[in-house]
Amino acid sequence: MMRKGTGAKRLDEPTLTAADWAEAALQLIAEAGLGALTVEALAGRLGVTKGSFYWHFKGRSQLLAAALSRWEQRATTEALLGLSAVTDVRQRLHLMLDATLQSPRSRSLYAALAEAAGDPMVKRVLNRVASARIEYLEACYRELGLAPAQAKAKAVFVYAAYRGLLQVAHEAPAMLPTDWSSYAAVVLEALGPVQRPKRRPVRQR
Amino acid sequence: MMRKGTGAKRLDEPTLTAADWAEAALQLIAEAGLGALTVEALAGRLGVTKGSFYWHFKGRSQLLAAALSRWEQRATTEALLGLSAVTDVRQRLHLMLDATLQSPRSRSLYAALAEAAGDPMVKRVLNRVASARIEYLEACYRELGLAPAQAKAKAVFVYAAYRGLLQVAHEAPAMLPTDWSSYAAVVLEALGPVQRPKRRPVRQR
DNA sequence: CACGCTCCATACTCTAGAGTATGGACATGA
DNA sequence: TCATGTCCATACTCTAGAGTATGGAGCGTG
Repeated sequence: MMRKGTGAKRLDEPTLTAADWAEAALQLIAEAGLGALTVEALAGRLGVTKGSFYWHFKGRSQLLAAALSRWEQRATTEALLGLSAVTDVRQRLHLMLDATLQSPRSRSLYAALAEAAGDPMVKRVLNRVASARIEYLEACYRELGLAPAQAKAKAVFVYAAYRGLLQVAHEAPAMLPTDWSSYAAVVLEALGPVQRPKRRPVRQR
Repeated sequence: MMRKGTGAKRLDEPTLTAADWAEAALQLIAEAGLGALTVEALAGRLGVTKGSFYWHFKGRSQLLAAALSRWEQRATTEALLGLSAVTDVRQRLHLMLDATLQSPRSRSLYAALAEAAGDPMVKRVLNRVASARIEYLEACYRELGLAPAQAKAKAVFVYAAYRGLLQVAHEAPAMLPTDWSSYAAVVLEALGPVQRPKRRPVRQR
């Protein structure tokens, strides 16, 4: 039995791994959509052929599953982890909306996957990601002292606004306002005067 | 040269027309996505075969163009036409959001097309539809007395909220609030206290 | 050195679906 | 009636892309 470890086959080529394929798949999806995710196209991009692919994966769907799993991880736990560092809840929300227009890479990946929601596997992942984010927002608003129903409604509304802006940026980028300060003002006004976080979050239920 | 008119071929069969194919295409897209729009599948649904199709259309893309053209018409001019009857602008906005959750058919068509935005032709249509709607909203807010930048920003925001809710309803329907009255309250609060419409809209055309 | 394992190339097969070629049924007008 | 145009069926071709079969180059270990 051999150890793979850092074993290099051809001197310096690090030898492709399943993770490499999955990562390349995500990149290809972000650039050209799920429809462009072809085994041969991906192989060509990695400088190899199909033969290599079918050694690492059982088939195309398995690759897609691996790639989606990676993305889901980043889109939920990791993303929310970064936000947890921010103590002020309202600033947290502000950062989320900021993220809409930042990081074009992750944004385009989300958009590309939304385009591919016809695929059942993709749809399930999108469902989980959206659910996780809405629940997170809901928890934030609960922490701000909103009643359950209000927290839920506001969470959905805010996420919808976020998600919709992402969609508009993709469907009609030319319509995006040039004056972002006005937009920020509108958003802040819409988020409205929310009670400052209670010093002592109470379960008001 | 013959008149087609109401000519029936086999007694009662009304003879398919290009419009029939386009309409059936929209229906198929709404039900199963653009990926399911296959010439043979569509032919089977209409009870005929490919031979018929290629008599009416030059090819698949031409069919898609016809179908999209129909949808675009309904999604813009016709939809906005119905709203123009409502004089109160705020109520108009309310109706738009209401429409989000009504008419599951048109909603699923929008969603299905959004899924297919990878197709350049679909993308152009979505762009025009989104643009038209945002511009309409912008005009509404101008009419309410908002400054251009504010009107634009608010229009984008409202449309994003609308579009995002549509998306959430598709990606994670289970997350939609059960208590819609709370949601309506949140939305109305977010739309905020807007100046009442001027008695005399400056340029009412 | 020979052997085995890993990773990949080459060269197939197989299927779905677009598009084509052609003929046939039927209706209408002359 | 027969000629013409409409609408459709049948039977193809052609291509992209998934999946398979098999061999081979390189590196490790005995």
